[in-house]
Amino acid sequence: MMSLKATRPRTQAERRSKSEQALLDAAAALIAELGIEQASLARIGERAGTSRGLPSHHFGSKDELVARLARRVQDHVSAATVKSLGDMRQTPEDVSALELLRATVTTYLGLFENPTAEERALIVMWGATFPSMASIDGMLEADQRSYDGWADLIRRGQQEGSIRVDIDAAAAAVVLFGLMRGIAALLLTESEIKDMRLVRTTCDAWIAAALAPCPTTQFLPGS
Amino acid sequence: MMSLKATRPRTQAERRSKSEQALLDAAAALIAELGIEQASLARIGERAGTSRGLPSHHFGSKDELVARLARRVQDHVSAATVKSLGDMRQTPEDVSALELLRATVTTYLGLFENPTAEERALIVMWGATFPSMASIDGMLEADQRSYDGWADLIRRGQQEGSIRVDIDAAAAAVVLFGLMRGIAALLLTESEIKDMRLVRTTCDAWIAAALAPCPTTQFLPGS
Amino acid sequence: MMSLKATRPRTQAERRSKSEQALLDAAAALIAELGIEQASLARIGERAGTSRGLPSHHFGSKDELVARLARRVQDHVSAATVKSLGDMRQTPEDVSALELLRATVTTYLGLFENPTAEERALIVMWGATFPSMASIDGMLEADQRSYDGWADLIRRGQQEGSIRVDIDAAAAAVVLFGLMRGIAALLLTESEIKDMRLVRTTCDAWIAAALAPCPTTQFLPGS
Amino acid sequence: MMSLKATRPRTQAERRSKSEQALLDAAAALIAELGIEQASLARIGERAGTSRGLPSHHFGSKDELVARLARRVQDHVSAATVKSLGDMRQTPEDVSALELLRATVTTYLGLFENPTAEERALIVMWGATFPSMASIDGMLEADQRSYDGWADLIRRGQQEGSIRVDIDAAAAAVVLFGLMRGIAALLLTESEIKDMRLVRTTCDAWIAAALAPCPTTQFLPGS
DNA sequence: AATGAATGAGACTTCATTCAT
DNA sequence: AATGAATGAAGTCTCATTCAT
Repeated sequence: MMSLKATRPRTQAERRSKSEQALLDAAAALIAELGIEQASLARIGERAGTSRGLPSHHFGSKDELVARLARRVQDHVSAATVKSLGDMRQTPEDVSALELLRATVTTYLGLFENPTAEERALIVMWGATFPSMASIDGMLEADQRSYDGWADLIRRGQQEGSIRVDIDAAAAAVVLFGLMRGIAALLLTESEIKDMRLVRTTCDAWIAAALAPCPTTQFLPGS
Repeated sequence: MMSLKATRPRTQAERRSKSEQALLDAAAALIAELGIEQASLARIGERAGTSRGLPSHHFGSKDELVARLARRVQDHVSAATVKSLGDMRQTPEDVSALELLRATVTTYLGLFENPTAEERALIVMWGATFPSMASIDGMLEADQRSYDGWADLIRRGQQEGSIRVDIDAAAAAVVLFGLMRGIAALLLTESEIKDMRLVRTTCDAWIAAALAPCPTTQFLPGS
Repeated sequence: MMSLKATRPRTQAERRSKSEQALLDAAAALIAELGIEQASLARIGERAGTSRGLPSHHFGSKDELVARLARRVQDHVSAATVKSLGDMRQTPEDVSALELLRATVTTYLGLFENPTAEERALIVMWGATFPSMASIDGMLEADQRSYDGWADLIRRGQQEGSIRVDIDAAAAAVVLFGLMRGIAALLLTESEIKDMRLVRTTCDAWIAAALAPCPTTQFLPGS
Repeated sequence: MMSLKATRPRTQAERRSKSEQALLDAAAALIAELGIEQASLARIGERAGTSRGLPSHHFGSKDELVARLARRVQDHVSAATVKSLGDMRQTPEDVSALELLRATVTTYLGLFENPTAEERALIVMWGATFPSMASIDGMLEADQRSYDGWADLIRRGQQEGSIRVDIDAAAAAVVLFGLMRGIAALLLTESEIKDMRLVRTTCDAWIAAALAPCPTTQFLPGS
């Protein structure tokens, strides 16, 4: 009865949107598996259940498709993190900045214990930006926003007293971001080897020890 | 038989080795710039100052060339780290495991403030291993050895008392490795933005706080 | 039946005709710029301010669109020549055939000093007929009619005495037509270089010298 | 005995040169038949008896192949004209500029009575330059050199007295060039219709009448 | 050992056309 | 009548590899 309702999209806009979602899904899956360059447009079209020429036709170019995917993936991962955070705690407002930060990192790494294709694709696309002349539209900008968010959160923690004041917020944000991305990448690369849960809790303890304002360890800057 | 060895300065073996070094140098430079796929064999041969056909002829296939480069790059970076460590301290034996560990991380990150082509190439090749079906011969093995080395060092520190005992050495090794690689990658990606020296010292302090056996923060593993 | 004709200012036929004009205008402009093959139907539809699918829908095929444009362009250029002639002289009947011929050539070349898109398109389409297996419906037929017109005019001049009798009318028509088209093409190709007005008057003098019945040079057919 | 001598090219340079000639020959033939755009690289490779990928590989791009062909064709046509001139007359030095000019035009048009593929291709490539945004490397430059040559020759004739002095050499060169190219194009386009020999002699007479210094026809510049 | 010419598969892209709306 | 989404063929170009020199 109701089961036939969604069989066919009715309007042109629906058709277009449906194709686009299918193409981006297929692209995420193939990029996660094979990397950007091996994920050819023909393969993407095939896996999406459309023609081999549609990806080019729809997005205009592979670069544009990849950029669109990068944005969507960043958004989805952000949203997934926020959602998981929400599931875990009551409201994010009544916790300290440090707790929020730790919970976010833990949640983020949790995503990578059983990553979706999009989450894998995010890391793969990050890896594709390492060559000095490579660039993926939308990746760096989103990362930069992440930095800024982390740095702001750290400063808030320093003001409210939950984070020690003798660290530079910007530098700490870089360290934190590198830590998250680096561990996420390792989890993907050799997932069969590691006890991911233990890695996650270790990482959490690490951050707590490094950022908490306990007046203990004295710094010995290297060199 | 061996008596002829020194008569001619250039034996076939020497010429071969010389070509090989030039080819690997060129490959490292091009991979650092363009990534593995865009670094074509013809371009590598040209940049090496040899012929366009030599890379194929010498290594048999591109995969083999890349694998050889992966091994050489891992060796060189390890050696560079050890050498820098040696320049810094007297002997590595008389320091605590924690100090050695911290110094190694600091030294490693120091390499990436002004990275050579090989150091960039190492990170680029790491990024190329993120797709689930990708693999580069020699990369994972070397990384695994690094893990084991870090884990051993941490255990040694736990035995001698320089590292807290309530952490899992294997998990901590993963966290440490992810931190190093992740930050190194970030430094390459957006080098112009960051105060790298500050990132490095922040990272060092972070490790000290996390591993030192000071009787401080109680852990709250997330979730 | 016909009584409804004037009630609505826009009948279907009118709308159809209006679209058609817009499409042909856009096609002329794009063909003048890019050539026939690079002027894609989608671009034509867009530039016409309609949809990308309309050209196909309206004309059925690209060949048909081009053929329709060819005919329209030939007609428009002929009409423009006649109109300019009319502006210049009183009536075409009271002048000698030679004068009419010279005036026509001069007028024709005058069009190409500031050519419209259609005039450029005419030359471009002429150029597209040079490959031995190429053909554009409507081009050759129209050109043939031009020949015949020139030849008739020349014969008329020979009868009335304004054109020398020792030339073959058909051959002279070919020479005349080649001269006009060739010079028009050169004017388009490198318009910035030449003093077009001087070319035009030189050409006129040339024709006068060649066709006038002055009892002068003995011909030495080459070879 | 001698028949086996030329079976196989021996050196790499010979192989390369032989391939290049075959490719350019095939390109000329296909461009003459189908036009530049329809003469695909794959077809050119096939007709040349090589692989379909060789044209791209050898010349780097289609534009470069076309440019190389343009230069070769211009050179060959110039050489063929000079050679035919030499066959016809004793030496070009002892003739007047007007005679040389007339003989050259006649010779040039003679080529197009039974044109080779290259000669057809030259006209086809000329036609391909008509769109305002089109350009073929090497075409315009060569044409410009032709202009200059004609203009110089005309000036020489004016000095020596074989060409009337009341014409502008540069403008006359344009008219002459347009005449030659335009008639050549018409001969190709509708070869079956015309008596080419008659066209050629008519054209020659025309030039003689227009350029000879006989004090006859008075000019009536139009308008 | 080394060169570089040649191959052929595969990538991206463009486009006329078809089809559902 | 008109739109524009989708298809599939064809085009150019790149590249690892093979082969003759």
